[in-house]
Amino acid sequence: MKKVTLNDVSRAAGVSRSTASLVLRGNPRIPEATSDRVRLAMAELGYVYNRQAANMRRSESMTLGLIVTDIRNPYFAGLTMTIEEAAHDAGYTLFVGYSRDDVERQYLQLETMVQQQVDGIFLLPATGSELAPVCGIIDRSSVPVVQLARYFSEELDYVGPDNVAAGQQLAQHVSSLGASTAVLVGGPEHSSARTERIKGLETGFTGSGVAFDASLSAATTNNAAGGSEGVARVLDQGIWPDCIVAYSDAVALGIYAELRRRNLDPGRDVSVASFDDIAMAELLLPPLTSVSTYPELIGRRAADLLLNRIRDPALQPQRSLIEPALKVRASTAQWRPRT
Amino acid sequence: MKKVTLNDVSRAAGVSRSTASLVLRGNPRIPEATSDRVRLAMAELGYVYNRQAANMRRSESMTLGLIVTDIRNPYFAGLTMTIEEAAHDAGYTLFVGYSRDDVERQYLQLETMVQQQVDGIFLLPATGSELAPVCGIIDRSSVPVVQLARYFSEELDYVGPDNVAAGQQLAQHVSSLGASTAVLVGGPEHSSARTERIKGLETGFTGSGVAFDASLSAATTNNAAGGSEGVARVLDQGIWPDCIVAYSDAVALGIYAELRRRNLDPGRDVSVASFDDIAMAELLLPPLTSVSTYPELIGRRAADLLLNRIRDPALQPQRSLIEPALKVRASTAQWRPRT
DNA sequence: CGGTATTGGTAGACCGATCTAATAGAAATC
DNA sequence: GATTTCTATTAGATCGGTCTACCAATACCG
Repeated sequence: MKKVTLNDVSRAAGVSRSTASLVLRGNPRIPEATSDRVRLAMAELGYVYNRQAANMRRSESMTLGLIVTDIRNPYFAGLTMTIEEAAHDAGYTLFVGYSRDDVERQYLQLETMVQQQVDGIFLLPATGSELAPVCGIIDRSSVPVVQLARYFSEELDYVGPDNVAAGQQLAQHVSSLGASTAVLVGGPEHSSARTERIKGLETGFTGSGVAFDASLSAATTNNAAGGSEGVARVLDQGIWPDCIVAYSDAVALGIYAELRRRNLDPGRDVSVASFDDIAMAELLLPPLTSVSTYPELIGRRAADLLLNRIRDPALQPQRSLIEPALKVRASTAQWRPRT
Repeated sequence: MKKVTLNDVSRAAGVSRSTASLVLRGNPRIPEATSDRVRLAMAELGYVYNRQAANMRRSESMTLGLIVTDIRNPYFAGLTMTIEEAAHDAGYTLFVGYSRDDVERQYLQLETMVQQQVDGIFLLPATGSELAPVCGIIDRSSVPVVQLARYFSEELDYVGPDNVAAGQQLAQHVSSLGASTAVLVGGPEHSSARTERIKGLETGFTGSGVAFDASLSAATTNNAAGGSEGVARVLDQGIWPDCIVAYSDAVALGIYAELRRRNLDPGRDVSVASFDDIAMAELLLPPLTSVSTYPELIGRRAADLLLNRIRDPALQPQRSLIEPALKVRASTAQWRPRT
């Protein structure tokens, strides 16, 4: 039951290991008669190619790493699947780690991936990454890294939605409803994505007649529990906005639930709008107005970027922003100002 | 900018490579004075451990593989995260592949993982795996495999929900509502999970007064689109059941949407019940009755099983079933027989 | 004081591929 | 017939660790 190696194959086929290796890689210098004999021996012995051994000599491992916070958020699930597909299509196998938005975990995952000699890493940084010794391990190994959806370093590539534009689009739509107050609920406090979305909302609301005060917004974890908690915190302060802007659709789900617990009807008593536009948004009741940030495009673009950088590590760090698109649905359409 | 190796470290510390290697692994035979010197050299040179190289001699790679169909289904997302956590906690790094329920893709992913020398594989088999040459690659490399949630081979470990019991629980609940007809919608036609759930429903409905005909059920992909399509197919045949049993919560989402498109009110005009009990089920309107199949338990159990088998490959193949639990919610509670 | 244990360390084979440089023999050229 | 070119193949070094076997020096023992 021992492992079959190239040596065993070559011996069985009556050639040298070098020749067997050449056959393996389809070298045209080997005539068919010989390569057929080798391939037959492989099949008969049940040979399995050992990539790790090959990697020792070649300088690439044909593996990539992906670290995201939590795929129970469908937005990150979609992003993850796109990246896996791109990696697979390019012949890479993908290591995946879920940081759960914990920098300590993220650090350990980065480190083991680097030790496994990955050729590149997709990183959706945990909040607080800028403070942690994340960079240390990255530039000690000089592995190419592309930041996804959030960023903490200007020296690394970044691909994400144009959050500022997304915020502006949402603000414009909300003000066109005739709302007079809006508040942001949810999202990790110090992430670049949240800061940018706030900035977009602020510029979008400026001069629109809608009162929007970012300091009233409630930062939370990026999931339904966060949404419930965040909206509770806002309402319990006695703030009753015309429109609640959720940090993400995952958060909006929790907002819907908490509003209902308080006998408020989202879309009638208060508008709700959000970011991401996951598939679920359309299926909710009422369907949720959301700015699509196209995780498939982000993933695809990130993969292109990383593969390019692997080919040419000297490339300048790039920032690539994906244009968002507002999807208006009933969660804002049905709402009418209270009289 | 060349890579720093143990050789470089040992030279800088004035010891042999063997000694440096012993320090790396915390061998107690090396006195502190020496190991401190070595560790200092590592830090100064920016040494990064190369696991691939180490794996060549040791017989384990400290990597595991996970192949699932699609994590946009929150049930699989939860399962995936649990397994990643277990792998991480045990010191393993995880390769992940999404088969998209395509045996061809699944086969390629299995093969590259095996070539990467994974120590074990978690496999949520794509439908049709029994027909494909999946086993070939698995037993050629004799890598331990645990099947998740579905199975196609009796010779491999399996961990999943007790689908028969789940079906029975659901059937009993539905018949207690006073419904007189029920139909199953969705799910991949030939998967073991679907067959078992049908079996559970059939035995549960037997003698209960509820007419349930498995041959009327509509098999579809396991997602919202499948649910919409499946329920449309059923209703368009002129079948109007009192209760629709969805293959999974993901499917139920599409069923809700399609019913509404037809001006039917789920939970009033027709009961809906389902399997899985994802977090979303509770947040829907109406909240969805569902049988919880505890992905966290399945993942944890599967991880224990795989790690045990890696330690002792001679173990008999195991089947481990997780006890389900019915969560009754408004999607069945409000329903009253039409008069 | 001779002999045995113990401590601290090392040389060199080894894992399974790739890759360079070389070689034997056949074919082509002069 | 001698030289060159080409084709098919191979020996052996190499990647970066681990592991076995062994050695030298000191400590311990009766």
